[in-house]
Amino acid sequence: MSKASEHAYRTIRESILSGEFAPNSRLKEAELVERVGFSRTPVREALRRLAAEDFILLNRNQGAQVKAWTMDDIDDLYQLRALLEGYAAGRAAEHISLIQLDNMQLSINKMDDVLSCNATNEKKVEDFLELNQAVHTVVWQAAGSERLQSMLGLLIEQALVIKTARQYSIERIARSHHHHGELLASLKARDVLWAESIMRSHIHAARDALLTGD
Amino acid sequence: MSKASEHAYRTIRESILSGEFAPNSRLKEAELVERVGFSRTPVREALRRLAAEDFILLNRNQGAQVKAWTMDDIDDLYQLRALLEGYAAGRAAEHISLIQLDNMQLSINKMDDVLSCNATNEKKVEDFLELNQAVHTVVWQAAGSERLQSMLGLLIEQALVIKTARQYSIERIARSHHHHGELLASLKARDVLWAESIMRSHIHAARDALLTGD
DNA sequence: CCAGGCCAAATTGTATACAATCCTGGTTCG
DNA sequence: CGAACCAGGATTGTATACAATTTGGCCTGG
Repeated sequence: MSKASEHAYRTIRESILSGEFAPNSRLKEAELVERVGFSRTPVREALRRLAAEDFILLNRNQGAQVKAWTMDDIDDLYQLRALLEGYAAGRAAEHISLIQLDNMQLSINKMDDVLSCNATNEKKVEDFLELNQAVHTVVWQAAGSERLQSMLGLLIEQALVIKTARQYSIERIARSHHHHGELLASLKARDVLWAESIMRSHIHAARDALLTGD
Repeated sequence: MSKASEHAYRTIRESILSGEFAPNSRLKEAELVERVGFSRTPVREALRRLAAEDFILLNRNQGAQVKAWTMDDIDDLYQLRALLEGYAAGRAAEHISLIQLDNMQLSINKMDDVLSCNATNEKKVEDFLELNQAVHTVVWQAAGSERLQSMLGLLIEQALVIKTARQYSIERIARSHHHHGELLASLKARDVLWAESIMRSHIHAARDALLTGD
């Protein structure tokens, strides 16, 4: 995607994720043009992409509307994520390289550091989530399926909509952190079923955290 | 999607599916404009959508290129489809309505008719595939997940790329037809694991048919 | 007072003009 | 002779003008 379109996409997406554009609110092209600073063409392109990624709803001749998520949607999203990430972990157990295992070990070590350091909780959560994503990315790549990877990418992006609404507690994160060590162990052991199971547990735990309220 | 964009999308998509646009061939906007009869704007919109659906590859400032599929891609596609359709069938077993069960029964009966009638094999295959899609659609809807449904929709669309390259044998189709009856039985019995298993078998059989050559 | 229709303003869809980028072929310099 | 390089033509990216559609309110007739 080219400069203007990319910028428009990021800008609008951020505004949605930050909650600045409320769910169900209508997005008018003219307003967005003003906000992103480029003309309607790239703005429209960005809108089409956001619609394809399920951030907004497009009605013919009636513009765009920020998608509103229900609890059922979120539940659904996490169940699908559990299914796909579990599958990815299973495949990763078969294909993961030693280098990738090392990278994962590294990220997990850093997570330990983050949890035991004395930064603010907010900072800790932020750092942790980034490392968490790194671990998951390694699994996706090791699974060796472009298609699976892009599907998971979409699901994660959509999950971000919730992130801003709900703050994560560092305690809950620390509690689920042992999954990472076990995931690494299962992958090292090349144990497909173990890897699949632990990953599914990991996602279901995250889902529970969201739905029951940390 | 509006008139011009929709038409452009369909036209280009058909040209790709029919093989008229060969894999890896470059699509120039000027040519497409001539072919679809609208201006560049809707053509470009169609291209973006086709890229999102993985029919083409877009490189910044370098136009579009028809995606070339390898055997590995197809294998991958069917494995993901088996996973997701299996999951869908399991959920359908929990949620399917009596009306939906009736509809499925109806489609399956029609399939029996098609197989035992004396039309040309080509016509039979065509009719059968349509009914087959109807059965799967019922399952998707009964699964009750918009997201799952749209994901499966994308996978099926992508699988169509192969359909033109390979002709289906009516014998192979007839052989796998018993899956449908069993699927219906599992759904009537509300047996989640059974429904999931038979659906996965069904997809894996289709995959085998493609990969080993009818 | 309300239903329905109709006009005007707002908004989105499409066409086209212009700008930026990339590719190709020939040319020059080491 | 080969590699870097520099037009200029081709192609895509962006801006804007114009067309089609929708929206909302006003008016009219029942």
